[in-house]
Amino acid sequence: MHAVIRAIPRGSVATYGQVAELAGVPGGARIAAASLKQEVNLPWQRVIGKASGRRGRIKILDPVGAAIQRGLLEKEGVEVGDRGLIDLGVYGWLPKMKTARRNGRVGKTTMTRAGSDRGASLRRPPRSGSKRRA
DNA sequence: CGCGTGACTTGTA
DNA sequence: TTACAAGCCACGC
Repeated sequence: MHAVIRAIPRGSVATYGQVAELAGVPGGARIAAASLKQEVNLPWQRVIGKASGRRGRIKILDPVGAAIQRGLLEKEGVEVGDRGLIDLGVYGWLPKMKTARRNGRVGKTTMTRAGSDRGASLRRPPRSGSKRRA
């Protein structure tokens, strides 16, 4: 796990799920996060959450930690949005996949749902009109 | 149609 | 049991 994280090249970022899978723990995104929290000396800054398609989103709840991470990433040359959005299609770490064209979309053929969290299976009751709010 | 945020679900510590 | 450095999905813009 740590080896995988440390393998992330400077200027690139990876999602917790991706790191976890590469470490041999599918769906172990939370495990990866926990490991990063426990072990220091790791470039946890390069490990981010995930949003839509090729966009990464900092899921860090701690505003201070998130700010630090953002600063470090920017220093490495990674563009971080104000909301913590990072373009994985450009800065996303591409381990062994050779066919993946960073210049566009990530070759999901090799990755195939790195996250695979069942997060969304039986949710979303008929919310009348608005998406949230009751 | 594409990107972004919001909200729900799951797992570990 | 609760909290969290996550993830997916659906809706909004």
